[in-house]
Amino acid sequence: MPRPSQRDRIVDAYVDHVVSEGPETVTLEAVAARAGVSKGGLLYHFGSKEALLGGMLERVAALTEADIATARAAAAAGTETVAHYYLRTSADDPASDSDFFRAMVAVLKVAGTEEAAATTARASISAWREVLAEETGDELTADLIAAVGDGIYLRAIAGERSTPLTRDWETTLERLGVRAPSEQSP
Amino acid sequence: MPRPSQRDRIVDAYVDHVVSEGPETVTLEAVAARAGVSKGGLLYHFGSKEALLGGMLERVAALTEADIATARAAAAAGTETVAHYYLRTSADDPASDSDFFRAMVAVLKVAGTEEAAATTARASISAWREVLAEETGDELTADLIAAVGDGIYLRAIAGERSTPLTRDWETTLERLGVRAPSEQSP
DNA sequence: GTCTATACGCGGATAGAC
DNA sequence: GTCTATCCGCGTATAGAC
Repeated sequence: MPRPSQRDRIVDAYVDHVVSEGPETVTLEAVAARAGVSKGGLLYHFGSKEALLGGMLERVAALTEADIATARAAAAAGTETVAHYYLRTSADDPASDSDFFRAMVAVLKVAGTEEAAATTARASISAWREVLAEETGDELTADLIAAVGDGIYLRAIAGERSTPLTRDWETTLERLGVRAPSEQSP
Repeated sequence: MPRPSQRDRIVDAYVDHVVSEGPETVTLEAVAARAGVSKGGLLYHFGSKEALLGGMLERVAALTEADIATARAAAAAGTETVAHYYLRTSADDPASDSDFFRAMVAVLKVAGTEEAAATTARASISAWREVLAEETGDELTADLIAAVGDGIYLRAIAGERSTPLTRDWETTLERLGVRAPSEQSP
């Protein structure tokens, strides 16, 4: 995947619009304008609104996979646990630059309406829960960590900033019995 | 509040439609049909689509208040803690009959687009967190319990059934250090 | 209070020029 | 590959009959 193609920039604009304005106000015209092309230009790349949604879902699936791979690599290197990675990156502000977080919020906002988006969201959530369960070896702990992450996303949908719980995710993990790599025995 | 007025039945229909079909497909015609009236009939009661949304938000605010009062009463009577009440009722299936849960899911689905709905959602979330914090006396525990509830709502939006975490909410509460009233010292 | 009929604007999608 | 022009359907809202 080389640098941003026109398709990528259009998907970017779509995500941006959904996150900031909400899915109901998305029009091909608005997305096109944000991407700096005309409606016709957009429709050359994505033949329909549904195809545009598909482009975003593909991206989220890809970003999920990439993000999990990064977390696993960090865990293998002993830098930080998967749980730490998950909460740290989820704690990002919606207005920040975390591509994955933004795209995921957009997908969740659309998921209320589009079944395909709901499916992608479920897949991403499940994938993370699996990795967390694998690491902790304890289903309940994994579910709790996942729930904390879910809470962050829910608040993002509702337009709320991060809570004490997420600002202080390190304390949260301690409380749940998850230790940082440096505290673990060699 | 007497038995279902026409207004109430229209709001019911609106909530039903949003939960089952999603907010983007909501039309006055569809809601009217579901409520058993015509478009014109609906518009007599709610002068605009926005007014219809307002009706739903009022209901959620009222149900939140009532629900919290019920939980407080149960806690005062020693029947169950607020935390138990919160998780038990949140664990309900979206397809079930919990008015509050259904309405809240509808509001959250709309919250992606309508700022007013997002505000109502935040208010409801905050109110519960406050009550939980008041009971546990520990902000972190309250936040964790609230997060578990949030996770349930997020999954509801994504169309997923309840998780082990919510099926087994009693174990979850034990793990978080919240004991049932019967286990507490008199 | 509830209905039908209608005006009106907007958004998705196509055709075809450049 | 990207644009403009245009068609068409649908959804909101109003007017006014019953």
